[in-house]
Amino acid sequence: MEKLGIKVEERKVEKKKLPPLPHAEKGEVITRFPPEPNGYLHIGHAKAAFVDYEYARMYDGIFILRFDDTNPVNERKEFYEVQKEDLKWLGIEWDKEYRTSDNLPKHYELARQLLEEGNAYICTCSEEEISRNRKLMKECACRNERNISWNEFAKMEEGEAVMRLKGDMKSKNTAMRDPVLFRIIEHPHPIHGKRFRVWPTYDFYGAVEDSLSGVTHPFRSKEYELRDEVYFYLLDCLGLRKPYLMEFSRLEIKGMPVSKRKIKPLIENGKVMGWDDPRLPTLKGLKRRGILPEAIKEFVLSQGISRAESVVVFENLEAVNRKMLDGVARRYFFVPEPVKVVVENAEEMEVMLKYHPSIDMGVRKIKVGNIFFIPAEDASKLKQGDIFRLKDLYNVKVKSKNDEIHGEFVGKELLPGVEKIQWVSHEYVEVKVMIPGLLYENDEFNENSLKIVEGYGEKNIREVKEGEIVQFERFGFVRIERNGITGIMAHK
RNA sequence: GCUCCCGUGGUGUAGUCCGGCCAAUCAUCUCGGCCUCUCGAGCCGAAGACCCGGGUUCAAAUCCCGGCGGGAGCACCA
Repeated sequence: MEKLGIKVEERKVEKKKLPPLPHAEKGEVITRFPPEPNGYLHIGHAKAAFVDYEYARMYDGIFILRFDDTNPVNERKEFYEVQKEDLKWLGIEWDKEYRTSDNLPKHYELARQLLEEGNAYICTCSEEEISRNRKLMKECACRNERNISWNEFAKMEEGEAVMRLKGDMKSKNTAMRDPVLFRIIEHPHPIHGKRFRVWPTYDFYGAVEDSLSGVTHPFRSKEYELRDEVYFYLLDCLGLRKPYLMEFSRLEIKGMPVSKRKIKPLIENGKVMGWDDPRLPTLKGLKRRGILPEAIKEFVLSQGISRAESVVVFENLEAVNRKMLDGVARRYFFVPEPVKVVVENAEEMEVMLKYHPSIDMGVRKIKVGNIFFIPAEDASKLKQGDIFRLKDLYNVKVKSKNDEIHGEFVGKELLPGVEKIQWVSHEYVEVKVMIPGLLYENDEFNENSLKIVEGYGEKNIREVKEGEIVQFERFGFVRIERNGITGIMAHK
């Protein structure tokens, strides 16, 4: 027993967990995911949303979905719904939902307070002047001499004035040099129409909303780091509660653009098919490619919440996805670049093949005669006299080979060391498979990132539901679209 | 340029706050072997890391200083 050196160990597959949250008590944690309703969600949003969601669940807390819709020129009505659908697809459920724009009256109230208490001022300098003075660390006359009230400000024209925090123009942190808190935007809002024209900036509503909504642990990505000081200073001025702010690095994937800023031009220039292009890390794109929401969850949470920036390879997501898919995907035969095989002494029959090698998912029927097709790649390796096996069927000996292969039936029993090749019979359907690759190779746009493989699939592929993910044996996992005519390869 | 953040195997990550239990976790990748009528999955095993240099300490991945490298910000966008 022991001398065989066999150790019997309990192997617990512990679910990957996020590290404990600092200053967190069970039942007391409130988190929030605050997208701007201006586009489709991508895997970077998924990371933020899952971190927020998971921590709320881990501590029996509350998870809020908040739409940061305070720039009317950016927001579009459809995206409120689209983003919610994306979140639902991920399996994320939120306890509360609201729009930041609904709280503008409260924001105005706080703005007046800041003004009255001398913590902010209306500035009529031009954008260039503001920028210049920040560089020179110089205070302007608006801050010290003039004294425009909120009411006057509210009547001014777009671009004429902004409300600024009295920070510290001498601060080493440029974000503290009197950041703009409110500006006038003359543009209808998708929800409120023309009701408001003075809109808060991120520095203002981000801090204020987190505080007022009771959020205890707000997360944001690292590029906001320098604004932390503004965040806390502002809340101090307003006498509001300060949440425990945390930042993590943005998710980066090698060869894939993970940001709206980079994805949008690709779509506009026709470099990709749209927001749901399977080469894109948008949730719509990943879904179309056959990536499961659970896989996205495991993957993004495995990235953790550290500030260390890193570039992950997509294969890591594929690995997670593949393992999840393996147990649920039905198997079919697909023959890329088919080569005809004519088999002598072939029996005409109907065979039953299992949908899954080890899990009982039932069987499918295939009619076979003496005509088959096998992949060109496998055919090219065959020589006259070789024996190969039509997988799950029988063995064939190559009698002659040119454009097609002529062979003969040489038995049903499994022979050791014989190649098993997937095949289709004379009853096949034409199938195209899109194979998404990386959009960038060594920082260069890859014009050939989408390959298309044409081939024959077994007729049963027609029965596959739109959107189902199956495995084409010895080929890869493929999500089926358009009644079996097209597939999109997720990965091997 | 200035300011801030970051630096653990090929890749990602845990550990860093509160130095010792870290001769460093987990996953992926790679390489062997087993299993299997898939090139998938599963199982077993191997290889592989604390950016560099000083300092503090009985003891440093962990604290301090310097260097190097990477990233971000310097918007009336978030």
